[in-house]
Amino acid sequence: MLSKSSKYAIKAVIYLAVNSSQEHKVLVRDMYQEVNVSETYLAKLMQMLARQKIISSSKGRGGGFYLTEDNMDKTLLDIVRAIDGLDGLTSCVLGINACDVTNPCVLHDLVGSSKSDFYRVLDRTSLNAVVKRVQQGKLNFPL
Amino acid sequence: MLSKSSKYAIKAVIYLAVNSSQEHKVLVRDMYQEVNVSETYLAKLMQMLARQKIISSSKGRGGGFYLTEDNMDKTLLDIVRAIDGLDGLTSCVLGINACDVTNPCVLHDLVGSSKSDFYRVLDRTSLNAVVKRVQQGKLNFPL
DNA sequence: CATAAAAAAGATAAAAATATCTTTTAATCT
DNA sequence: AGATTAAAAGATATTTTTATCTTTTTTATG
Repeated sequence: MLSKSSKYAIKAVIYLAVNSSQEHKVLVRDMYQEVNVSETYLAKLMQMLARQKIISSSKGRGGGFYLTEDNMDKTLLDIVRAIDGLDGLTSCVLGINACDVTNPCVLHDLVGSSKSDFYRVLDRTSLNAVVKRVQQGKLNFPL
Repeated sequence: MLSKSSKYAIKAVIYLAVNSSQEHKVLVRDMYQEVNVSETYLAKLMQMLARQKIISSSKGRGGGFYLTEDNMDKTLLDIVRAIDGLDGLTSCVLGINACDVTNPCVLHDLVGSSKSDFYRVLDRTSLNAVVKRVQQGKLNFPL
């Protein structure tokens, strides 16, 4: 469904969404255990996200990762796209190159809608929305 | 979404569903191009499926792969399960071990339903159903 | 029975994804 | 300025997935 890397990234960004701010930056060192991944690998993922402006970072003493208000509008799909690219999201379920809306493959309408439902949920779910759910007690940590 | 192997397997089995019978067995040699995969790799996948009784095979001269009536009741999910195992299907979208119905994770109800929709479609779609669609002209080859 | 045909199985190779280690760059503080 | 802190980047290693090649076993047929 999602690559491990995407899963790590989503979890880490949710962690940031809940625990960070401009004034309170978070170090990879302080969150890799929460995400259940090695420090260095998570650092790589965070760097990718920062480069693509999904999250924010600052170097040096007092630096770390954090989310701006703009970042909080990003969606779970933005994260997945930044980590895995959009190939898996847009391509045919069966991996048929020639398959698209005008020339649908064998299973297109069978499987297509539920597939895109999944991505629609990711696309509609902003970090703000996730945080709101956390505050409502709907989501329990740990990740 | 699905591994390449699962995709190859699904395509090949659909090919069998349409083109084979007890009396008319099909060689890997005669279908690997349709599926767009190498002969030897497809052979491996077919062997896995045969071992798990998703499809039928017979060795020796006049042998090949084919589907019995029983096989035709198998679903697309049976194929995926035989090739990839059921880990990806049953586990939490975010890969959280502790996540299940009683202790749902952050995104469980958010993403869970559309995820399982996808698998529900695979689970509900038997090979018989696929063939019916082919006969109705709803599905066009090639795969 | 010998031969040919075909799946099954085993061993190996290549590619992609995941993970770690080391060095560099940038920022802050004294 | 110098020291320290932390992200960024680069290089390398491991694991998993995908793919190929070779040998073995089974079956049918002449």
